[in-house]
Amino acid sequence: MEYDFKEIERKWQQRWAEAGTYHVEIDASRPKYYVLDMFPYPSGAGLHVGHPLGYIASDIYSRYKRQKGFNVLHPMGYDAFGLPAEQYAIQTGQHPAVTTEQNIKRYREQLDKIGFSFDWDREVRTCDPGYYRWTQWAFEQMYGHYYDTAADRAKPIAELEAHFAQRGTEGLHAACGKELHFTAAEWAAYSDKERADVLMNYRLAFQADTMVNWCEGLGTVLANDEVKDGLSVRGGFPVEQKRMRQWLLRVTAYAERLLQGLDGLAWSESLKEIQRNWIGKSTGATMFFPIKGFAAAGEGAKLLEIFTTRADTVFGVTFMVLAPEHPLIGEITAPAQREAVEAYLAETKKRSERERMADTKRVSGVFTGAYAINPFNGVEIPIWVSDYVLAGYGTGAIMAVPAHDSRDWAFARHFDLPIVPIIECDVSEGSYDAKEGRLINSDFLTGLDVKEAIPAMFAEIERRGIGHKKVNYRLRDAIFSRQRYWGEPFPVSYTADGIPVLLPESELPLLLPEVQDFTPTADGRPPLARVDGWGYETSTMPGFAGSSAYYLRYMDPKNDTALVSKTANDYWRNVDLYVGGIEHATGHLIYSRFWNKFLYDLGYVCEDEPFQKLVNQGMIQGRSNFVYRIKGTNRFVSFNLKDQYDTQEIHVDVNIVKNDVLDLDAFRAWRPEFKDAEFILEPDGRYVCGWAVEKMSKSMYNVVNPDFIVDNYGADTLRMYEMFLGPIEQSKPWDTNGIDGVHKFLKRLWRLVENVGDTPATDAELKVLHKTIKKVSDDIENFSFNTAVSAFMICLNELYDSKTTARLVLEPLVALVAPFAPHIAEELWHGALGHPETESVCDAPYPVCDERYLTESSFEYPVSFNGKTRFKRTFDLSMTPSQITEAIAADEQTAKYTDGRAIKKVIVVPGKIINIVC
RNA sequence: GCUCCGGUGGUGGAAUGGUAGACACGAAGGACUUAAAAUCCUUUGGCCAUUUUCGGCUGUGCGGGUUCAAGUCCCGCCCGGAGUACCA
Repeated sequence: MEYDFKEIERKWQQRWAEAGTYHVEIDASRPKYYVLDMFPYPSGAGLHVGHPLGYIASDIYSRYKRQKGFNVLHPMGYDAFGLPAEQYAIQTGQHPAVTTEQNIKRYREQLDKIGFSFDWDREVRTCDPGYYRWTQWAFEQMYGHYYDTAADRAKPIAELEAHFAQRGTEGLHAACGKELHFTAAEWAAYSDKERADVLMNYRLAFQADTMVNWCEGLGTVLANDEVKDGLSVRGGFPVEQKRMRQWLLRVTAYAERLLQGLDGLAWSESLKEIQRNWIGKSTGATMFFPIKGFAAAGEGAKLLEIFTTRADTVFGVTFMVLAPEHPLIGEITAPAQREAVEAYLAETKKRSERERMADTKRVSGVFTGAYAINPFNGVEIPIWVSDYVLAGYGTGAIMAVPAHDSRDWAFARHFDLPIVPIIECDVSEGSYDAKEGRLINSDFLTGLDVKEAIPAMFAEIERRGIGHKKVNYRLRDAIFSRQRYWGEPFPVSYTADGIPVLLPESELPLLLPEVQDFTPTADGRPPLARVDGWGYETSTMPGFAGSSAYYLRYMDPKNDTALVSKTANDYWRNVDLYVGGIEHATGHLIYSRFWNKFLYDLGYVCEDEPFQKLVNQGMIQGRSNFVYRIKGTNRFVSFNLKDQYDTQEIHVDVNIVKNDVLDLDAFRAWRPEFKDAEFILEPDGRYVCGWAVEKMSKSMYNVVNPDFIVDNYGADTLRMYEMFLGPIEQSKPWDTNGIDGVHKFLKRLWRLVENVGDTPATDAELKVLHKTIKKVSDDIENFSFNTAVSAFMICLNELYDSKTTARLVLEPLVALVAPFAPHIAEELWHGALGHPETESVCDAPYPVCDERYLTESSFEYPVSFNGKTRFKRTFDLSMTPSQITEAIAADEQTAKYTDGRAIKKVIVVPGKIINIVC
């Protein structure tokens, strides 16, 4: 019987669905394992062949773990709120809910064809009210909590109020927007509005006036990770800075824990590094510089506060720089400089964020006419204003040390300011930024190494009371409002004077109302403002809201009294393996960790980190094919002959090209203008196409649909081929050439197992089998699926040669291959191998490697002289190195190859190699 | 600019410091077939031998180094990709 993949795959996909083969429940008798894929945003374009790559890898791992005896949770769902559906709605008038539903249906059909072991009973959709109820709930919890920096966890806002009532801000340890100081008496005297404003400064979900990334093209605010190069990630529209009142999440309160938590995670170093950089911890000191002409202490005192990580360089400070937005500028600017400063401020205001980013090398600035006084030596230091200092980081002011900071150096050079080195070095061509060397001209620090000087200086600053040690993070609070329709509504209304009022938890979810028009209102308010009688917040939550806790919901997806029950959470705990793209490094993967830690603080989840191990699958690029048209004609010349003509390169649909050879008839039928195409062929009569690696996109005609592969080769071939393509983490072009090799493997496997009998297995066959078990198991554990597939091929080549029919060999082989090619394995398991229908191969015990077959009794050693292989000899493995040495010395070949030179040394690595040094 | 990751045949890619190029594609030749498909066999890094294919040289971006032995480790370059962007 032939390998009829179509029939086999149809049959088993249907039976798995009917039998609920992949349904999982809590089972205390077995250890759990949670394998999660990043759920997709269901776009209108459907899946291309690159999308399932990670899903296939995780599915193989899930099936492997299941066969190993784990109770595996492997769910799937949809990240269904988002901008594209809404943009589409604006263009076509189709409601996002309708297109989203259609897209999900299409996704599901495509996914189902690939034979995944998802438990679809646990499907979640972020746009489902039963789901977003818990997104809104979490928001309300964040609103109701603040972060206690002493206890290092979130606490109810009521505790904060109690503290204020008792002691004001005295002895307070709380993460906040700005430092506030008031007494208990003052608190008692505050109005409701004033108290609400004070509390807002501490809530973990809070409102604030903040500079936001405003995207006019999308009509909404975007988070930092949704903006790249000054353009929106979705749509590529320009983004500008604008001051707006927004909801935010106080992610910064968790900065240190987000950073520390990385250490214990089995994530790739590069991913951790991206998160570390994004959090951007820097340890330094804030220091106060007196300003000439202003009091340094007492009533009306003016001090310039700066942040620096290089306090040791304070004797090299030759000027100070303020950000153009710095509040002190107006007060300290000397009358003579006022005009110039104002002109500069006006000019920088005009320059957009994009322009500032575009020419970071341009040096600009203006002198204020004011001077700061170096608290260590009393030297007067001119204060400048420049846009290379950012208002949003540190204190918006720096002490400039041009000798040891490249930006300060460039500034000093441009404005001809002095450059004073305090470490022995040459600063004529550039600054010396390295944190090493011995200090000079630095008073009490002179002679110290930089590494000693930094802590010494911190101590001195604190001793003199002119500043203190301080840790700064680059991480910003996450802006949580979007001026859009297709997202979770905020369950918040406002009193007449603007105090937020939460919808009681019992009344959640607050349903997203229907609208007809998805565009902003004429006065620029979000679409929800169009809804009559909508008494709630009109912005909606961002995309990351719904994806921040979905992994918890899968544990208990139908629970309508809690996000996840304690029982379910105690059993499933957190995600053991998370597979997805690295593009979420600074978005979803930060927000989820924050969200989880918050819920952990409140006792709703039992693990501090959501994703224990994380694998980033690479992106699959397109491999485009080209034909070469002779300019101005309808004649096409083959690749190797194209240089003889004046040609034009045209993308051709990769689906009508096989192994770079064009299907001429298919080409003529492809598009009407090629109906009468003529071809200049290679001498062997073929038309060869050129190729290039590009992004997979419709316009390049290089999109390969997984359905097409499944129809022509089967899901098992697709699964194995995607794995065979290369290391999972690596980005690589899709190339359908080569798929025949994997398909051939499955056909041979079919033919071999079909003839299974109860014949005995030879030692050689068992050896091959057990080596393969070992190799494949190790490879799966290491996520090296490409080499695992190779191991299968090597194994089959050998078994095929020996025409094995032994059940003892073939049955374990089928169980071993089942995670990769579940359909064929299932069919063989029941058909040729005769297992009853009730025993799915999914639960076949994973084959155990018998170590006895792995050991060798003898080994063919290559014998080398001075590193070059000269001959091979077989030695007994039980021989000791010295016995081997003796044997070699006695060998007549040895004499021949040494040319009479004496043997100095014989190096024997058991099982590997022998090298003779002459 | 900084950080990280890479650079191996015509192609995708294998190689705990130990016979580089596994496995697969493609290509060439052959068997079977009326023919095609399918299947199977042989060859396939380069150069040079070939008076018996079971031999020689060379070879993992470039230049050095460590080692009996380097694709692998160290130093310095070159090239490509990703992240980040005035973060003090």
